[in-house]
Amino acid sequence: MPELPEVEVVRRGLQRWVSGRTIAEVEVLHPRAVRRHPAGAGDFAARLKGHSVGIARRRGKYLWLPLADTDTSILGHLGMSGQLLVQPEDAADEKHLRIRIRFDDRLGTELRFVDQRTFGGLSLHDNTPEGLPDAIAHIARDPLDPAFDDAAFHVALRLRRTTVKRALLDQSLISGVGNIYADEALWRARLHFERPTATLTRPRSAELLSHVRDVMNAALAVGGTSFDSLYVNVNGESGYFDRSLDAYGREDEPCRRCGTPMRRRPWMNRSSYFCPRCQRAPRPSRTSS
DNA sequence: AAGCTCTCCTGATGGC
DNA sequence: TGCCATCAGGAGAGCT
Repeated sequence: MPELPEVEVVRRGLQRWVSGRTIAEVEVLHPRAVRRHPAGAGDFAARLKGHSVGIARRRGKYLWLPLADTDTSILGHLGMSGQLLVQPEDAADEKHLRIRIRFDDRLGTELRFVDQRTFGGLSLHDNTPEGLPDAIAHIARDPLDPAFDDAAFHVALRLRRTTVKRALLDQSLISGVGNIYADEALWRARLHFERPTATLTRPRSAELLSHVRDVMNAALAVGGTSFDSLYVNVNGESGYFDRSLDAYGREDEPCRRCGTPMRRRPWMNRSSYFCPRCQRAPRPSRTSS
């Protein structure tokens, strides 16, 4: 379940182990892993070959590698279970290996996209004038982006007719937040997930935003320590669940603030975890006259 | 037309 | 033991 901090760790690993290398060969082992590349696996492989990889970049949960001498980038999303691994060329294939990228150097390693559930994938896209793959032009800046506009975020929240957790997960409003960090930030902010965004005051939304940043930075501080090894990232096995979570997955366990048993509610085909005492449900809103 | 629901996928887990 | 249902959930298609 990679969210922004996990993807950032992967980005750093790609920058460390892949950027600057020239692609020699691409092997697509599962077509679904390149489904966002409309021209198909053959085209994807052919267009990568012979180009060197530029600076690894990220926005929210997306990351991309510009291809030198082109105005295109390899765009990646890890989905639910995706991993980008730098492995020795002679290492056995992973069970869910989907894409293999070999390089023309003698470093002896290759880049592998491994993904059990195939919600993630790689694709090649033209860059916008801003240097962003055009396929993610609709993705908002993330809260760790220095250019993220806090004031505009508050205004957007006030204009929306939705609830606060939906807004946090809306990647066109704020990117990089997934189900886990949404619950964590809401718990820290003492906000119920169904709180209407239009009722948030400016101080309240500023507080929420700072909790989102705090929880992401805390995760990054932990996850960021493992990138300086050969593998880029092993999500789920690199301490992801060792991270201390205050809300997510803690049903029936005592709230770390007040001791009240935490609750879980089915929500949008997933779950919301919250403290029924610290995070009071909003009053049912009257439908306006 | 903004907001919401559905769907894609595989493996672990639990009930009977 | 085996089989089926449930759950995990990011994001875009498609609906209202």
